[in-house]
Order: sequence, then C-alpha cells, then structure tokens
Amino acid sequence: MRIGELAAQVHVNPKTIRYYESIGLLPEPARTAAGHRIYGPDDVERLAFVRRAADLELTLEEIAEVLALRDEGRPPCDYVVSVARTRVAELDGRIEELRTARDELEQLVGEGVPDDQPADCFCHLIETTKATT
Amino acid sequence: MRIGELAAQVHVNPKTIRYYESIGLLPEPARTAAGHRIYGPDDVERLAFVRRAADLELTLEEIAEVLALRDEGRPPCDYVVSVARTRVAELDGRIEELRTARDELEQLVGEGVPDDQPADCFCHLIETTKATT
DNA sequence: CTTGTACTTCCAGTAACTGGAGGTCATAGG
DNA sequence: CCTATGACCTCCAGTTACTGGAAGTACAAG
Repeated sequence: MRIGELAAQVHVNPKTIRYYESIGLLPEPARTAAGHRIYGPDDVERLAFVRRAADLELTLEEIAEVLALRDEGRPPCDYVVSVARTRVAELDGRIEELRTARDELEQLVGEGVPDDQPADCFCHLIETTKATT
Repeated sequence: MRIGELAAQVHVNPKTIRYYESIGLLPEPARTAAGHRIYGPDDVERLAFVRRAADLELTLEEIAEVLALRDEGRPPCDYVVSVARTRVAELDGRIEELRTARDELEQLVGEGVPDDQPADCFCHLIETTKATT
C-alpha cells in the first residue's frame, strides 16, 4: 500500500507519517520505481502502536526508545513501566491545574458581565479570581 | 526597579518578561542610561495580570487582546466571557483525554512486568491497552 | 491529451518559552 | 585602581509534534 492508504487505515495524516519517518520512529520504507513509499501490514501495526502510545501521552522520544528496544529484541516493558510511573504523576499535576482553571473559568462565565464595568480594571472577571495565586 | 526585581516579585523568569515585551504583551519600558529596563508598580500589576490569565489557560494572544481592549479604555469583559466559554469546553475535552491516559497508565503500572515477556511484541503492557482506540 | 488526484521534497510556522554566546554595567573587596 | 562577580543587554537557536504551502512528478480515467 502507499502512504495515503496507510494513513487512512490508522487515521493519521500522511504528513505525520513522513514526519515520524524523518525522526526515525518509522523505518525508511521501500519505494516504487517512481519514488513513492510502499508499506506492508507490519507498518500498519507499528504505526498503530505509535498512535496508541501517543494517546497514552508518551512522548515521541519515549516511543522511539520503546521501539528501539524492541527492534534490538529486548522487551521494553521495564522501560515502559518506569515511564508510565512518572507520567502518571505528571498527569495528576497537569489534570489538577486544568481542573482548577476550568472551574474558575466556569464560575467566571456564570457570573456574567456586570452592568457597571469599571473602565480602569484589567478585567473584573479575572481580577476577582486572584485566589489562583 | 529593574527586570530582575520585577521578575522576582511576580515569580517569572526575566527572559519571559523580555519575551512578553517582544510580542507586545508588555509595553517597551523606559531605560537607564546604560540601556537597562526600568519598571514601576503598574508593570508589576500588568505582568501579574498576564500570569493570572495564563494560569486560567488563556493563550498569550487572547491575553494580548484583553489588554489591548483595556488599553483602548474598552472593558474586555464580554470578550473574556466568550473566551472562557469556549475554553471550558476545550478543557473538559482535554481533561477527559488526560484522565483516560492516566488511568490506563496506572493500571499498566499496577500489572507490573510479566515474567514471560514475549520478545516479539511491541510491548505487552501497551498492546493490551488497545481499548483506547 | 487533459484533468485530477496522490505522491515527492523542502521550507517555514505554530506556542510559549528557555538556553547559550558574547558583550556591557555596577559594585564591593583588596 | 584593579578585579571579580553578578545582573543586565542583544541575538540566535532549539524545544514538541506536527501542519501548511510551494513547486514539481506520477498515474489513472475519460
């Protein structure tokens, strides 16, 4: 198959596939005489794995490391577990930040725009949210 | 005060202050004879506002718009409310993504590394998480 | 033969900074 | 007076994970 079909099967932009290749995540595929990339079922697997791992918020660098380990025949599971551990902690922090921001924004929307907006404030709505600090 | 003190007061990197200036978020400050930037209390206010808004997950472009409205003497509250509305929806989506990833990663950590890691898998841990798709 | 689509490469831009190089200024100590 | 920090200056480049566009080639249908 060519890049368009691979892209369609894994629901990925063809540009993204070339990008993944450029950073070494995907191997350089064979080419047709005209220079078009050709892929096989293994490439679908590999790309789908990359996407699953990316959905789990692994960075492309981490995914590259996982693939490199596997390509050497070494199971990457120890590495994956260690990454997962730190990522869970990071995500907990980030989720908390987003939740806080989300709730404050919602409250701010709920209040609506006051009838008397002081012209000299940055913004009544945000200024009264100083609690964030 | 000079940039270092402003930075310290608002808990911001001096580099960030110069960056904000470069994109027009902060006005060009007065300079000493030697070319060092000098700031006053208003600058502390403005920078603190920027940080509060950034903590609320407004983009710097949106914050710039808020400040531009205010600088024209027009209350930015209508704009802020409209941004807040869309941001809440976006954050809900992003938080859900992160929560899903976080839970799957934690589950994966809890399982630990199996004794018999098949050498031909990308990674048992991630492969069994296909449910994400 | 033309039209349209998919493919190719390469360059540039995104968001919000941060790091480093290389140089200047201010001040305190010896 | 000399020097050694430290804070400041500017400019360039890199980060992450793509995406858009330009300019050109390939291929299939009509």
